Order: sequence, then C-alpha cells, then structure tokens
Amino acid sequence: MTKVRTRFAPSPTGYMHIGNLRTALYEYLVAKKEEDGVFILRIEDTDQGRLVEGATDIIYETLKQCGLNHDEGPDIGGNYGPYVQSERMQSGVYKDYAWKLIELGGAHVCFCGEEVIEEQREIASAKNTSFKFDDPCKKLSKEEVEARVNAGEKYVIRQSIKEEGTTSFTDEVYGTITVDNITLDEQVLLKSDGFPTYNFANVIDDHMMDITHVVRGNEYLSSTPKYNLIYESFGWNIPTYIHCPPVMKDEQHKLSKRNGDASFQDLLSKGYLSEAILNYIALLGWAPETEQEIYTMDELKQAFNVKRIGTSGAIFDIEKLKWMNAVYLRNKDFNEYYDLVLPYISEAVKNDSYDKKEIAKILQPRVTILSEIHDMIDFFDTYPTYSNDFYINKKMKTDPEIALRSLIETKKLVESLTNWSQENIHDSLMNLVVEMGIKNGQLLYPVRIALSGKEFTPGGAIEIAYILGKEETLHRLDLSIAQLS
RNA sequence: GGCUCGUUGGUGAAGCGGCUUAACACAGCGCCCUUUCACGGCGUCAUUCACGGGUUCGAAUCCCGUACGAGUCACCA
Repeated sequence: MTKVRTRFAPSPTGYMHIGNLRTALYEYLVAKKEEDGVFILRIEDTDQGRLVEGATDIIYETLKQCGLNHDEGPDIGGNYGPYVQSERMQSGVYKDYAWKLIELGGAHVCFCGEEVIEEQREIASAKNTSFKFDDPCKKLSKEEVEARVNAGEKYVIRQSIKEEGTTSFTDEVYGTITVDNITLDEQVLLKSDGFPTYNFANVIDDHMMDITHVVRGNEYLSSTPKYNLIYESFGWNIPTYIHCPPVMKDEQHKLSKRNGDASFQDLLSKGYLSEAILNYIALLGWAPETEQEIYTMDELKQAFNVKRIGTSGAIFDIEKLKWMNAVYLRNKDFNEYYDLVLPYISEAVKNDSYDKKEIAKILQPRVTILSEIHDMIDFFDTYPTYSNDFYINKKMKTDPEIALRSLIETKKLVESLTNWSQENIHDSLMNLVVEMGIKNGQLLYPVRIALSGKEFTPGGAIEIAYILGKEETLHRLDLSIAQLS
C-alpha cells in the first residue's frame, strides 16, 4: 500500500474561512490517521486578480495555531516543490502538459473570444434550450492551429470531451456518481495569459505530488468527472475522492467570506480557543462512532473515519461552540487557564491590589468566551451605580428594608474582623446569620449586591469581599447603606 | 432550464429492514443543589423520520414519483 498523501490547497484570497479550515482539518486527519501519512500545503494562486496581500501568511499562521502542521509546503520545502502554483508555472509544466493532452486527444486549442461564447449563449436562451458551448475551433486543422499560434494570436486550451458515453466515479462520501458525457462542459485548461485554470493545475499538481486522497467541498462533485477524463487521457491513477458537505450559515446559505460571516480569526479575537473551534468543526458534518464529543487532536486522529462524514449541509451553531469553549476553559489545568485569562483580567481590573488569581478562580466555571470577561468583573475596578430594586428578590426573601439591616450589621462585623481570610469571613458571616435569626440569603444576597452593584456576579458575597479587601468592602458597604437609608 | 447532490426535533446528529413507542450532545423548559449567576445532578422536549405511492409478515431504513433546498453549467477557486 502506498503512503497516504493529502493536500490542503487554498487560494490566498483573504481570511481563513470555517469551511475551509474544516477541509484542512479533514485532510490532515486523513493523512495522520496513518503512521506515515503526509499532509501537504500547496498555494493555488493562479488567479492573479484575486490575490490578497498577506493572505498566505494568514494561512501559515492559522495552520500553526490549529496544530495542523504540514509536512511539505512553500515555507518548509519538500521533495515535490515548488509548492506555489505561480512558481511551478515558471518551468512551463502546465503548458507542456496541456499540449501533451492535445496530442492525446483530450484537449484542443481555441481562439474564440468571449463574444463567440456569448452569442451562442444568447441563441440558446432565446430558444430556451440549455447552453453548452460548441467550439468551432475543434474543427480547425492542425496546420491552421499551428500557424495562428505561431503568428502570436491569443488562444486558450480547452478540454475536449466526446459526446457519447458516460463517466462514473466513486466518492468515499457520496458513493458512485455517473454523468452523461454530453452534459460535461469543455472547460478552459490553460488561460490566454498562460496560467492554468484551477481545474487543470489541480489535476496536474495532484498527480505530480502523488496525492492519494483528494478532500474538498462538494461543489466540486459535478466537475470531478471532467478531472477524471483528464487523468484517463494521461493514463494516470485517479485519487480517492472525499467530498465534504458544506458548512452553512442557515438552511439556505453557506458560510462565506463574502457575507462577512465569522472567520477563524474573528472567532479567535472573540475569545474562542483554537482547540475548541477545531473540535467543534470536526463534528460539523462528521459523526464519531462513540458518544464522545470532546477530542484532543490525537484522539481525533484515532477516531476519525471518512465513512462517517455526512452528505447534507451542517449549520454552524455558535451556541454549541460556546458551550464547547467553556468546557475547554473549565477543564484546563488552572495555571494554563490562568495564563490564558490573565490578560483579559488585567484589562478589566487595573487595580493591582486585587488578587488576580482569586478573580480567575471564581471565573473559571463561569466563562464561556474570553471576551465576556470584561463585563463580568469590571465592577471590581469601578463601583457601578445601581438601583435599590436589586435588593428585591423573592426567592432569597429579601427587600431593601431587610437589606439595610443586614448591611448595617455586616458593616459592624467587618469593622471588627482582624483576620481577612475567606474562611474567617465565611464563618463570621454565617454566625451573624444565626445571631440575626434570618436566612443565609437575606444576609448574603444583599451584601453581594452592595459589594458589586450588580445583579449577577461571578462568585458570591464572601469571595467578592475577600478579593475587595477590608477597606474597600467597608467603603462599598457605607455607600450602599447611605443609598438605602 | 440541463445535470449532480441532498431532506431524521430549534441546532449538530445516531440509526442502514424487526432490538426504535428514534440514541447522544447543544439550545429551551422544569426541578434539585446553592449566598446571585454559573458548575453539578435530575427530568422534559420528534407516536415520528419532507410528501405521496410501492415492495415486505414488518420501512426512518429498499424502490418509484412529487415537493423543497443546495451545487454546477466562468479565461474563479
């Protein structure tokens, strides 16, 4: 059995999209499932018009952040280089192969301008029949073609497809697909600027790089027979195809760059972890055999199986990603989590006298995405103005009147406290509850409101008081007592 | 319009002819735990698998048709 070789072949046209990233993930997994599988990065930049500066760096950066490390690629080399199509072109390979394909009867030279095609299209639509370009250049003699090419006339090379028969192929996901050759379009292989089209470069490169498994979106399903015809003309081995269903924004629309839908970079900047994103998208369109949902990359390599990729589009559900992100955050070892979260805490809480570690602790079971941290803990720094209505809570059986009594007693207690430990604060307050003959919530709920000025907070009264320190606790208690009086 | 593909709950999905009066997870709802919110625990949420026929003792699972959706038909990838 030959080594499995897969390739991720993006165009450098901007941010990395979720669907794209998922394709990269699947390609990586298909290769890495095997001991000696090879994952390759190839840059497809044959469309000079759409190139975006810096886009290639985003691709490198993203793969790195995701741990989808490639074994061969433009930045690290390999035995099948170059790995950028515009560089490959320099040797004239695509042109040579295109001409060779002509000799083999799989292609022909075409001098038609857009007008000729347009004209035929109009006639077809006028007659209400389906359009298929019937290239008059196919009838040109070899001599005439040579003469015109030599004379410097602009030309393209189009694929030649016979009208009879059918072409079938088997996709690992979608099964066997058969089409009538007559419906196949004689696509351009080599553009007039000398660049190959994606369709052609792809076939040539995949063959030259010994790619064994082609993983791509199902939008290529209908052009795959055309590629296979090229492989057949050359007498090359056809790779194993793995077409993936699209990642959708909603039932009708794919997730796309054009609509400004969230990219991988956007998600990162909103505070999603790359591991969580990857884990989540692995499950979009692929179902594991077991009920496990949280996977490390190694586990994913083990569990991944092309046969369990689905066939229908999957809607990207940010809610589930949020949940998964929270799971990752919660399950992290505290120190690792702390490193991750510290910048966000420091940004929200500038006051250095507060113990950031304690803040991180109360946050860990509650954070979902990092960017939400700010609003959760900014009350430590800036005591907000709040409404006395916050003191009304039916379940806790508190109202402003009870609150005022509790706060006054708490203040007296706090003033007398000498040992400012969480344990001591807890025990003293609990004693006070007993002394006052009220319920826990009637004391602790108002105190928490008084200290935070917020209805909901990470952590309860005791934790917050502990972090604020005795002085600030008394200060806030005073302010709240004044407000309630 | 032609061709190709798809259709299980709000979402991701399992199921591949009887074990299914359709798993699991997210979201929702309710309860418990509890000093708020979370975390954790428990329960509930499709009598039904787009629809209509057929095959079969038996169908979400096989076949045919219809509807709806997507992709493709570029010198884009």
